Amino acid sequence: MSSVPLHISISEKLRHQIEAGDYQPGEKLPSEHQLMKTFEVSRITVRRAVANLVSQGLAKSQQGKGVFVTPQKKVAYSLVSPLIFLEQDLTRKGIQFTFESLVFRKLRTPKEIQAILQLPDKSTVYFQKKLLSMDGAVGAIDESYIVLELGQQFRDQLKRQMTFPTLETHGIAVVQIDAVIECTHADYEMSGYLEVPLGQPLIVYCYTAYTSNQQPILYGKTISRADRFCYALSLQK
Amino acid sequence: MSSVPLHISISEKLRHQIEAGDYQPGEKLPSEHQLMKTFEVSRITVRRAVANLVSQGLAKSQQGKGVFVTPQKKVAYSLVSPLIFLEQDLTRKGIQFTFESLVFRKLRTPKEIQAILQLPDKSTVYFQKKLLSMDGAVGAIDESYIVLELGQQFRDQLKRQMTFPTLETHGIAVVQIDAVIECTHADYEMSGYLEVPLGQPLIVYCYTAYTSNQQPILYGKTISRADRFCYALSLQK
DNA sequence: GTGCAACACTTGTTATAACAAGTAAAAGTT
DNA sequence: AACTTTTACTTGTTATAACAAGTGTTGCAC
Repeated sequence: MSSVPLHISISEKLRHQIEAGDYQPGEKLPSEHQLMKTFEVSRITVRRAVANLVSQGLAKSQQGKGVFVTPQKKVAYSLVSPLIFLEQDLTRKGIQFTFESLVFRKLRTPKEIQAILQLPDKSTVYFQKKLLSMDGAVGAIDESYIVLELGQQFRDQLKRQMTFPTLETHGIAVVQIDAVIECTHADYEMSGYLEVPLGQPLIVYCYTAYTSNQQPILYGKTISRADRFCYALSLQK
Repeated sequence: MSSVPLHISISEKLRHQIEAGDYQPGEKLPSEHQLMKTFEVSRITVRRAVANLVSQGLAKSQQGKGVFVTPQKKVAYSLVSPLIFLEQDLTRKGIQFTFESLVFRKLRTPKEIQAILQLPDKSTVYFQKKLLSMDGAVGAIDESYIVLELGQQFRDQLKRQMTFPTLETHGIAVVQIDAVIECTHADYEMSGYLEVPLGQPLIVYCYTAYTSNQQPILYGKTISRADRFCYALSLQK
């Protein structure tokens, strides 16, 4: 008499089979109907078990097709001094990087951004939102605020290039980046953009970039699919 | 005629109410029965909506009591050069840090650890597993492998202290740490240890520590609740 | 008053059922 | 052969139902 719920014992069984390689990455799991027969439980229990796998990132379901084992390969984004930028880092790793500019517009500086970029109350900034893809697959969203002057000046280029390379090619030196790495859940909007189920973990790289005289010029967040991304760093005494 | 499922529209409504402060952190949400009446849907739909909130880390349910809004406050662990260690960093922030030693034993070096610690095939290492708590609440699990010599030498102290401070007080200088920060899902075991629902995001700090002559002496993972932890760093040109 | 039993209320698990909607292959039509 | 329709199979949504299990309160017995 185990007190473990049926849906857990079933999803654990399936998890072990997946980890043992009985079901290869990309392979289709048995259909709900088949699982119902195999484990002699109702559909609701089977669905709960599959939902457990999905919430653990082990499988992904597609309506009309089936449930498929998710391939697990992560790209590490290197955070090193001296700074290398996302695009270059990925290119060096042989990963094709593309992006689509979703939003690029001027707006009144939001309260929390005012403090970070040290801007006055009635100032304006440029806001940009980009959808980043690696090897053709959607991987991350980048949302950033750049000070008015720079946004204005490099407007056209910022829509076609990533922010850091644009600044660099124009001699705007970024000498320091303060960053926080944290983890959130995909809300309904993000799950749409990044093609993941609701609640799936996302890894957030939250950065503030400074020029030579400790002047903040850029604040942003790169929100990546945690199943495709991680951050590598090296610290010295 | 919206094509958005009922459970999504309900959980989104509740989410907005939570974010607007209609339900304060720690406060109890209406019971399933009340929500059924309010939204005029069946229990299964209400439960699905609540499950959406839980999977987004916005609420936590307790059998027999109700569903409660999760308080959102994160502790940032600073990764800076020169190195500061977890314990000191938290103490400085006024957070009480305690841990419980779950495992401390010698074992044959696993294949993947051999490569990292540059140890031969038939070597042994010390393995330790600790449950870390911050202000009395469970927050993280630390699993690490330390080279035989050091594990043996500081055996008693390692059970009572964290690893890095122990090494430091004995003059073992850690001059470099290579780290990867990634995000995973809580499996059934981890969800038990860390008191989170299955599939909840966990943030993993995976480190290799080196002494002066590029000699690796320690490899480990700190697996933290992503709702309570994040990592802060600063990069310079 | 103290302690225990009963009850009401909460979420958790599981079953059965019906229909919606997406996918793909088979069958029929041009 | 090429196109369209049908059909079968898949997962997605939602309802109703019953019981299990945890929590807290109320009320009764002592």
